[in-house]
Amino acid sequence: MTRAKPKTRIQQKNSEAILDAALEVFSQAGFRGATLDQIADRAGLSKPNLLYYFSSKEAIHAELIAGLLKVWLDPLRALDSGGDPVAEILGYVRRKLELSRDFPRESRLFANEVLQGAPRIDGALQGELKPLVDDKAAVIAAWVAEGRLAPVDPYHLIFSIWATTQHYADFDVQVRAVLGPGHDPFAEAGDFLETLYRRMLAI
Amino acid sequence: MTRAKPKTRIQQKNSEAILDAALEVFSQAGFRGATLDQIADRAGLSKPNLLYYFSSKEAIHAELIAGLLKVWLDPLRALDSGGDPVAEILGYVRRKLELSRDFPRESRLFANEVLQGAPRIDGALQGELKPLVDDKAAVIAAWVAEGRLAPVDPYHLIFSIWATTQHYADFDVQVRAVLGPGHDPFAEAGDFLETLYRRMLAI
DNA sequence: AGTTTCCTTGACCTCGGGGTCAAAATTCAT
DNA sequence: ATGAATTTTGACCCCGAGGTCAAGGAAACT
Repeated sequence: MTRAKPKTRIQQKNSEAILDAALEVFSQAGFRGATLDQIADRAGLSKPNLLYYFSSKEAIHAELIAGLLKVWLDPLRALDSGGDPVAEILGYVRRKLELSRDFPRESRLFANEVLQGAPRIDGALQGELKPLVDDKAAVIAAWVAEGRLAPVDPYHLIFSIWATTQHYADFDVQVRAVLGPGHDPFAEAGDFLETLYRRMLAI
Repeated sequence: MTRAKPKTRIQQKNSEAILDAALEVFSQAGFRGATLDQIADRAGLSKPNLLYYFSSKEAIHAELIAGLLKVWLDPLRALDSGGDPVAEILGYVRRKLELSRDFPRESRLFANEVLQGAPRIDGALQGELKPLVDDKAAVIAAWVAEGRLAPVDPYHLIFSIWATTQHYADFDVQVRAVLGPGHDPFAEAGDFLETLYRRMLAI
């Protein structure tokens, strides 16, 4: 298990350094590809010292994943059934894209995990993600039924938003290789996606 | 280097078995996560026997990647500047989605690679992918200029097609977890994406 | 059949990586 | 200042994984 809440200043500081380093390494190499030595290095600690703060490699990973899910789902939670349908969905797209821009490591960590069959987060997908998506899909379906949105499958709409926004974090090197220098992928993506979903959803 | 073209029946058979097994394992575990023992097991060979056919783990991976790129880019190559703009792009979407459905392991292999910074295919991205995309982006831009497509950034249009179609292969477990049983993700995705891009691109 | 070439394997080598431990260094409380 | 608690480290253990090698078994050719 992970140790209890950090109490001392040193624990606070080192735990944070470890988690940050681990995020960097895990997101770039995947769970098996990451090594404790790399993480310890990046955190500026010796390996045994690192294991003084976290009992195992799995424990570090688990803590990262746990912290991740909350942040990751917040933008969808914020989708408000009382708001204007198109504006709400465009707002969701914008927030999700900002997340990709500001937290690409978290996005890649998640992608790595799901790509490999989600062995460590399968429970969370069923237990947290699905109910939330069901809830918001119902909201969107209601908007469609009321004629306030163009007809659309709400689940696949949400999938497409995930796909298009996370793409800019997860496939960053590819995007930049194709665009070449002198581009701001996220800024351009913001415009493009707003157009895409506006045309898709407008009545 | 990889050995020359297989000549004998046995070489043919075993090379194929190895590459198929390796595709399975690499796509599910990533390069570092995959082990030669796993691959040998799946291929029904001993590890030394496997290394009789391929000189190293890297060699197997390199051969897979090389074979992948061609298949992966073919649908985009087929985009015909002489055809009807919307139909051409919808056709590209359809072919790309079929690729995700029929070759999900290849999709995940590619995703794993790019996610981890494309260390082994950086050259191919610059040397093969970019020129092709530049070419097709120019075609799309011309269609827009002629007023035969709604105004759109061709590069980000292509990115969004990659993202939305590959999502169903790469994030398969997530898609299925959210949809629950009794769904055919790819069939539904086909309908959804056709609607999405039709509304996006129609004049 | 005999021989050459190809295929397969068991045993082995090495090293990287997760994890342990006891002792040293440091911090903290009084 | 001094003893207790916390933090840090060097040395070590062990296993899994990539890769080698020499020799045994099959095909194939004549």
